[in-house]
Amino acid sequence: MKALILIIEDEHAQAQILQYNLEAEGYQTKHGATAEEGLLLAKEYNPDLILLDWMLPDMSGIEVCRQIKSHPDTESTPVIMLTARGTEDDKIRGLDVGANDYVVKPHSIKELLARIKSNLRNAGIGKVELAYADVLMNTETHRVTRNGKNIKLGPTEFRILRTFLERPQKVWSRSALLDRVWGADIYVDDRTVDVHIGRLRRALNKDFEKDLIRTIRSAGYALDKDD
Amino acid sequence: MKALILIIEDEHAQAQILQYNLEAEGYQTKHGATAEEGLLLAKEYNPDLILLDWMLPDMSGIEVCRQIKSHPDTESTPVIMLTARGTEDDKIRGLDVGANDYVVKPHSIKELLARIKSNLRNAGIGKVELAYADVLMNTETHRVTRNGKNIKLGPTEFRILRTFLERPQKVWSRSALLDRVWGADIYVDDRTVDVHIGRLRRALNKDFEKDLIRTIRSAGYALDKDD
DNA sequence: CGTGTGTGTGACGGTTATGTGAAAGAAATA
DNA sequence: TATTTCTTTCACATAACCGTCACACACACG
Repeated sequence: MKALILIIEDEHAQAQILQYNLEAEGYQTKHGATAEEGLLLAKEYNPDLILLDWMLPDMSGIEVCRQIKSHPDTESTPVIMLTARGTEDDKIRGLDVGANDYVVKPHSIKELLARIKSNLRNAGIGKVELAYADVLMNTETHRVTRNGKNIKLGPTEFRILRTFLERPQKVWSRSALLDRVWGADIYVDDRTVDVHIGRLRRALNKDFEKDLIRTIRSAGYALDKDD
Repeated sequence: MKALILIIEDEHAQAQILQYNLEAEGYQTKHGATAEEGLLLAKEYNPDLILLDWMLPDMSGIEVCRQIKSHPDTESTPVIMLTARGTEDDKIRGLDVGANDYVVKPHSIKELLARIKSNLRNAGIGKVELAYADVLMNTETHRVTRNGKNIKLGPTEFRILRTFLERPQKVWSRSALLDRVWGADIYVDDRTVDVHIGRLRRALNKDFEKDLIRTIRSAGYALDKDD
C-alpha cells in the first residue's frame, strides 16, 4: 500500500517538483494550493503525511498546522513544515503548534525524502513488515505468522491486527477501532468489535498459551505480551 | 478523561456561549461570575485551564491573573485572557503578569478552541507519561508500575491515580474528586471516595512499605511520598 | 479519659462490561 | 447460480466492578 502525502504549497512550480519526486519514490500525492483547500483535502483523504508550506496566501502555516493538530481525524498525521526562513524562533513556534519536523527551503530533495521516510516510519505508517513479540505481518503478501506458524485471518481481523501492530501496546477504544478499521462514516454497533476481537484472539492464540490481546475494561483492547 | 476549564466572566450570556461550545467539544466547565468566586473555584477544582475576562466587576483580570500565578496550586495552570480591547499595550501587560495567551473578543470560537487545545498541550496536560516517586503511568497503554512492578487497577482507581499524578501532592477534597473522576453530573455518596481510595491504596502498596497516599483529615487525600 | 467527628475496610447485592455461540443475511468466490 | 466465507447482531452466561452499609478504629478536644 502506497503512502499518501498531501502537499500544501501555493507556488505551483515548487509543488510540481515535489510531486514529481515523491511519485518517483513510490508515494501517492495530493496537492492543495491554499490553506483552505489543504485542510479540506486533509479531512477528505486522511493522508499519511503532510508537507506544509510556511507562507500561504490565505492563512499562515502555523495556523493550518494548529487546525490539523486540533482535529481528531488528523491530529496524529505527521506534519513537516517547509520554510524559507530559518530562525530558531520560527522553528520553535512551528514545533510548538505540533509540527513534527521542520525543513528549510531550499532543501535538498534527498534530505526531504529522508525526513519523510523517517516521519512515516516514526508514525508506524506504510511499513511492509510489521512485528510484535512473535507475531509477524507482511502487509504486501498479507501473510501473518506467529512463531513461524502461519495464521489465517479474515479481512477485518487482518486490519485490526495491522492497526494493533502499528502501535503495539496502545489501547484502542471500540470507537477508535471502528473509525480506523471500519472507516469513520460507517455505522455498526460497538459490540461488533468484541466479536472480531474474539475471532482474532482465537486465530492468534490457537496452539499457543499466551493471549496477546489485552482487554482493558471500560477502555478497549491492546496488543500486549505482558499481563 | 475530560479536561476541566474554568471560565471567569461576568457577562452571563457570554459565559453560557462559552460553556456550550466547550462542553460540545468534550470539556468539562466551571463558571465563576466574579473575580473572587473565580479564584475560589480555581483553588477548589484545580482546573486544567482558565479563561479569564479582562474586565470584572470586583477586580481587574490582571490582578486575578497575578493571584492565580502566585499561588502554588495554580501557578502552572495556563490562563487565556479574553478582552474587548486589542491594543498591543494591553496584550503586553497581560502576558506580563503571566497570562499564557491572549484572545481578543469578539473571537471566533474556532480560534479560541484551537488556542485552548494548544495551551493544554503546551502545559503537558493529557501527557502520555505521568510519574511521581516510583510510580509510572502510561495513559496510552493504560499501564501502571511501581518500582518497575506492574500494578493492576480498576477503571475508577486508574482515573483517581491519574488525577493525582497530574498534580502530585495536591490535596483533593472528596467533592473535587467526585467531580473530576466521576463527572459533575453524577451523584454518589462522598464516602464512596474513601472506599476507592482504599482500593487504590491496597493495589499501590501491595509488596511495598511506604503508603503513597496521604489522608488529610477533614480535607481530603493527596498523592504524597513524604509523611 | 470520655465524647463526637472523621476515616479504614470487609462484605454484599446490584449493575455493567465483556466473552461467545448461534442465526441470518451479505459479499465474495467458483 | 451454487457455494463458501465473512459480517453483524442478538441473547445469554460470566466476570469484574461499583456503591452502600455497618462497624471498628483513630484523632482532636475538652
